[in-house]
Amino acid sequence: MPVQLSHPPLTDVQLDAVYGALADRHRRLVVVRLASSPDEEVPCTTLDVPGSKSTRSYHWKVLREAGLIVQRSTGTGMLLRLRPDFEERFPGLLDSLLRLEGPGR
Amino acid sequence: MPVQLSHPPLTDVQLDAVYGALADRHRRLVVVRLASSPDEEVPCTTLDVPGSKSTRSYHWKVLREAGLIVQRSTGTGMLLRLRPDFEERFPGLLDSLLRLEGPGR
DNA sequence: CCTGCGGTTCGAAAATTTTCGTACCCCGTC
DNA sequence: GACGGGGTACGAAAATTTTCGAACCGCAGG
Repeated sequence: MPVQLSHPPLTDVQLDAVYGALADRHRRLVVVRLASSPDEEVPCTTLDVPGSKSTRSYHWKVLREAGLIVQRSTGTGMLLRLRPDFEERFPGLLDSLLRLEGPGR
Repeated sequence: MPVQLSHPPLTDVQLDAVYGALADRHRRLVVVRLASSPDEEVPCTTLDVPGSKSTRSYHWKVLREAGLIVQRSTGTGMLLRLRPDFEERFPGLLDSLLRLEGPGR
C-alpha cells in the first residue's frame, strides 16, 4: 500500500487547527504558494521548508490535518495542492491570508 | 505605578503571533466579542475565559502582544477593547475571523 | 535483484505554550 | 490603616508542539 495519508473530512476540522497551522511562517508560505495556482500540483521538493525530511513531512501533516492541502504520492515524489473545498468550509480565510502575505509581501 | 502593560508597536507584531493568539477558541471569542462593539471598553470580568486568574491574565497578555487588544486598568478592574489600529496593520484579518466565528456561529 | 532516492511513521529529546500557586500591588471601603 | 477584590509577574509543573534520527516502504534504474 502506498502509505495511508489522512485527509480528514473538512467538517471535522476546527478553526483551532487552521489558525494553529498558519501560526508558522513556513507553513503559511506553502499555503500562499499553493494558492497562487490552486489547480496545480506542486512537488513538495520545490517548497521552502527547512529541516530534516521527517520535519518537513511533519509540516505537510499539520497542513493536511488543518484541511489546507491535499497530498498525493506519485511513487517517485509527493505532490501538494491547495485543498479545493477549504474555501467552502472557511470562506474568506484564505483571501485574508493572501492579502497579508501574498505575492510581494 | 499602575503596573506596566506592554502594548508593542504594531509594526513589531508578526503574523505568527496573531495566528498563534487566534489558535485558541476562548481567545478568539474574546476578540469576536470585542469586535462586536469596537469602541466599547469591556470589563474583562465579563469575558468567558476559563481558568485561574493568572491563567486569564496570561491570555490577555497573549492577545495584547499579538496587537489584538488594548488593556486599560481602572484601578478597580481591567477594561479591554479591540486595538483600533489592528485593522490598519492586518487589513481584512478580523473581518475574516468575524465571518467565520461571528455572532450566530 | 539490488541500490538509491524520496517519502512516512515512530519514539525520544528539545522547545514552546499553557496552567497554576504564590507573592505582590493598587484601589476603594470600613 | 487594615482588609478584600481584582489584577500582574514570576517560577515551576504540565501539556503540547516541533525537531530529529532510525526503521521502514515503494518505485525507478542499472
